Amino acid sequence: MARLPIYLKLLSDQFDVGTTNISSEELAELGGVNAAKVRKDLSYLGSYGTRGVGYDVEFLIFQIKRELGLTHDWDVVIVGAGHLGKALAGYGGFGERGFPVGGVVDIDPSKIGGVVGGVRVRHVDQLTEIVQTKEISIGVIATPGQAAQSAADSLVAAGITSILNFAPNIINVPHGISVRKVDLAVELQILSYHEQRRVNARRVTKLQAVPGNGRRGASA
Amino acid sequence: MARLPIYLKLLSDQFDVGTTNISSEELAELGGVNAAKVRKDLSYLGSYGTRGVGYDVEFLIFQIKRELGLTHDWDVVIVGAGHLGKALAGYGGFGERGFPVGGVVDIDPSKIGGVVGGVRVRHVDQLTEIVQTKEISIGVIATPGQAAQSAADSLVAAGITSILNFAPNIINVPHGISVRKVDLAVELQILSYHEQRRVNARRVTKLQAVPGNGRRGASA
DNA sequence: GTGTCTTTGTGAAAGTGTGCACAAGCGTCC
DNA sequence: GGACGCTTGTGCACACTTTCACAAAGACAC
Repeated sequence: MARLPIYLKLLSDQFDVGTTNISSEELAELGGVNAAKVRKDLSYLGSYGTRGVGYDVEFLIFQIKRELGLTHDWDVVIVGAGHLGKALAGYGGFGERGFPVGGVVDIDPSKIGGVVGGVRVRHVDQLTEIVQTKEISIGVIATPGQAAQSAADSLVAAGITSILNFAPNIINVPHGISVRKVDLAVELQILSYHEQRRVNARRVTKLQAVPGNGRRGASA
Repeated sequence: MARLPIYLKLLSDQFDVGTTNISSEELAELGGVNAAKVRKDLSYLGSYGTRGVGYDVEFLIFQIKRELGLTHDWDVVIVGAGHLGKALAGYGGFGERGFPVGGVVDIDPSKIGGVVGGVRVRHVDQLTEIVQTKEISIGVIATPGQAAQSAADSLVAAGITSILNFAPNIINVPHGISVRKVDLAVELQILSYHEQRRVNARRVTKLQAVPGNGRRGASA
């Protein structure tokens, strides 16, 4: 379930604040969702709530972590040591949340040997060795679009089973490999769409304000 | 519709390759989705296809761009000049896709004045001035979690109407403001969940292979 | 213990999105 | 100009998700 990480974040925050017990109603409020949905999602983990009381925050955090496989760290390997790769490796947010950068590789010899995010950049040929030595199962693609597919192929060949793809291309992988895609431009374009609707709405309002100005009653 | 940017990307790629005409079937194949869904999505823009022939690639690109508001650039302003803010500003992928970085602000005086991504970092107090001078409507939050809400408040006060939030916190904004959230850790946690299921599946298989080993028939 | 109050867990209803299947329409060939 | 083949646009059914509503169940007071 894709909402478990969100509940985990909310619960962790509450735990840090000292909350020991929380109801589905409160949790729903924090997450901006429906309380029934929260209960359905959590009941999927098992019956860990107490009727009349709510959920034990610490216990629930543990259960969600167990379900998400966050009881131990997962090393990740980043393919591509360009701007984006460096940014991701140096960002620090990965390691803090249980996903330390176990390696960075690139295909460009001029990038090999440099250090990003505390890790030395190695050649993509050494990917299999890195992956097997550190038992890595998650790979991150931070290459330009045209190199994304070959990066994916290398990762799969090295034995990776989950890929986080930042390149603006769709990659083909064998059945059984999990892929998630994050395209920053797509996110901005969706916002742009909302902005454009706002502009259009204003223009329509203006036109309607002038009596007898062409067609009327354009629906939203 | 959140799939329009994806179609746009696919169509642009096809246009670059010299394709002038494309059927919903081909487009669906490229995007890995159902052809009927493609047609339904595109029919939302209007009837721009020709029966028996398909869609004119160039014209369809224009129509999608118009719908998404991509006929002109949208400047964005980034709040937070830390690792992530620098990475985003220096990434370059924004400008290429029609979202140039129009400003970067931070609250930390030691960061003011530095140049990231070709733009000088200014104080968050100047946010309103930057936003109004450059007519910016999209803001990007690249601050640590605890500063996200105050960054959002500043952006709203400055007149921003769309926010892309990279901080791992949920922000509250007035009605009418569009917000999209990208949490890199959440993406990794979802992959981790799949990995964990893989591990569990292997364990179950192993247990089942040993005759008479405890409970049998654990369902997936 | 008994009763009351609170909150969970879940069956059923409502809503949303997806995919099939086919009529309508366009181009092409003869 | 008529028949044929191909592809769109869309009604309809199905599946999945979300929300409502309420019985079941624990906690607490007396």
